[in-house]
Amino acid sequence: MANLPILQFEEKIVETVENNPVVVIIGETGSGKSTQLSQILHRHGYTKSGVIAVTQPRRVAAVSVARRVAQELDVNLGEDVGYAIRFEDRTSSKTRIKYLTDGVLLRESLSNPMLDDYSVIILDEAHERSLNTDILLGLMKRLVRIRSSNFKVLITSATLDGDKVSRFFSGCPVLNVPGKLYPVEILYSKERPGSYIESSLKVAIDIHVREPEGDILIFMTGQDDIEKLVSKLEEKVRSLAEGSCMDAIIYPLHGSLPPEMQVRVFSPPPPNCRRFIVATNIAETSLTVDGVVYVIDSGYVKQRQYNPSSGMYSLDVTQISKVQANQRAGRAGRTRPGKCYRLYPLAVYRDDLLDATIPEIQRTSLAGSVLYLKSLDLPDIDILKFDFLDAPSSESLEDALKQLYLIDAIDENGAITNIGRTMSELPLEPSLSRTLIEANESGCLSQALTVVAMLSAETTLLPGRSKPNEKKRKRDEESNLPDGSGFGDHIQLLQIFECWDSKNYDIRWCKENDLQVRGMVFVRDVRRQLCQIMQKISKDRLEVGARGRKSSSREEYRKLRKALCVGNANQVAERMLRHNGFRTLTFKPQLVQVHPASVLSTDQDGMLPNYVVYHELISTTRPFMRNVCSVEMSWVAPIKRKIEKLNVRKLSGGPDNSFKEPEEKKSTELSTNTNTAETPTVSENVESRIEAARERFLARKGQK
DNA sequence: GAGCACTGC
Repeated sequence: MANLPILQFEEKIVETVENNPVVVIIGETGSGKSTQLSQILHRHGYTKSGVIAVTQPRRVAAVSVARRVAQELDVNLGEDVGYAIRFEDRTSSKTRIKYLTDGVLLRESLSNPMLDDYSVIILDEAHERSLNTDILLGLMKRLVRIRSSNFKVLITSATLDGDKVSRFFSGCPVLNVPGKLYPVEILYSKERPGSYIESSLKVAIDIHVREPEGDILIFMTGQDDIEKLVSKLEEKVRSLAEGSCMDAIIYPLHGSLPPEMQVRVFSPPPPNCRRFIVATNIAETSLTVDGVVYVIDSGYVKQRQYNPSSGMYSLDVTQISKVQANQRAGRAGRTRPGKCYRLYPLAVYRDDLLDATIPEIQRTSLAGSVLYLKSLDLPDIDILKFDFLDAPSSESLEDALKQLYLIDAIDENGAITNIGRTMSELPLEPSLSRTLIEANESGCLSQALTVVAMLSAETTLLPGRSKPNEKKRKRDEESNLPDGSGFGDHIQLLQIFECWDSKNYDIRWCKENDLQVRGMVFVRDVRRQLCQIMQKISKDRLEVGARGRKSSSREEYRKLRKALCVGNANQVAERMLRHNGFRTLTFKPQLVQVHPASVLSTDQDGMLPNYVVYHELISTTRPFMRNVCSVEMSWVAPIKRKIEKLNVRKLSGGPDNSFKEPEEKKSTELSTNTNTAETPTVSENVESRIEAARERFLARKGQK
């Protein structure tokens, strides 16, 4: 600890913080910023007037850093130093330094918008630009303006982005704190490989044969490529003459791997053995593997992207940014000098890669965030002109308003409704919180709580993809799991949880049925949390227990499906005449299909129901609706009427300050804020940047 | 007949 680079800057940091409300700290890996900044300010009296909060984008980081700081200060965790993450608050009235996820701080800010318990707020890892961090950045900008001058904000950022953050905070100072990384030699390919699997294979084997000991970390885009490369590596390593080089052991590493497989990379390798770790992005920030000396960087990443005009997500392989490339390279220099092999030329790095990754706020549906901001009731802030470091497109904001209107969270003028206020209390996507409120009214809250909790954990429930034939066998014959009684996936999720409940939450039952234990336990935790919040919101005592009940009846399924229809009024589709394709009703009508993994069944004529609601639209090989529930025409009719009436301009605050028609705005110049004119331009720039990068990528793909 | 990168309240 004593030789952490940041400590040499202690005086400088304190002096700068003393004289400025906001300071940007550029701290490279190993600088000790996460553990030391809070302690430095603590030593200089900043905890006398309040608590120092340090936000982290990830739960594990919040916990482990807090634990470390408690150790260094020799105090009990949860007393002077504590942490708060979802489901777990380890702080007390004694706590002076508090680590928390950015999501938790946003929740706190709902009940205490001034955040006046805190004398200092440190947004750590802000360069990762998580959705929550971006919203916090905007809120902080406002807070430093309206809170007294002894409130301090520190933001840690990456080298390439520091000036931008500083400009955002009216030119606040930027401090550079060097890291403690060893030098990493960067080696570029002469050209882009035709296949980066083959190219990675060749480079990895070359390293293994020629270079001194040290583990190799290879960045790939997804599970498929990882599995292919792992088996090729195994084959190649076996074929090397025995004794010609050291032993090798090869690990895949990605998110859908069960936890016990993930932690294998943390146990030390056998002696005289080189490890190959073939990983997704998970090894870029979330997991740090010790012993890595060589990094192979394909230059690509798989990214989820939202299209606000179609309401559809897609998962695309895209080029990484310079920040990401540098982060990947840094993974080679943690224990001693290393090497990073970039499978692309220097010119590509220099000219093609964006400086920073497109922030999440420009890649995701904003319904939840817009509702959150509306519920804060900031008197001085118009949501559509909210000051973001990178503004989302006006199209994306309009999409959010449209969705919120259809589920009654805002009225036709864009003002938040009582329903919307209640919704914002719930830590859920808007369509799910709307479903809960409706279910509470119609007497199926217990069932809705279960479905909503299952949906929030859905991706972690099923284990990694099994072999195709094995899967088929399981699905068709062997699976003892309920089938949704024909109504679709939501009902199936309900039935699965009710089954587990009737087995007294026996973990063996999960294993027998191929359900991830961790996922199911998470569902239980979410459900419990949601119950508590609903109890608090509702004046009456609620019937919410899942235990000790018989499984739900058909009448209850019907009530639940109706509640789901109200909650998913922004996600309804109508079946086409004479075939089983559907047309979406909320967005530009598009032809979509029920995802093949759905359990929704057809009638005796082989036809699917006329109307469905879906949880998500995802475009893979084709556009699909994932998690589908059959609904009735009479429930959809009022939604259709509402869609027809919809006036987006009115939703965005009336024609006077609509950003869609700048001419109209000029005539009402008093209400025109300089921001309005700029916002669409800024986002268009970003969009055209994405578009250009995409075209370049596609062109290259076509070439090979 | 398809497949899911990674987080978080």
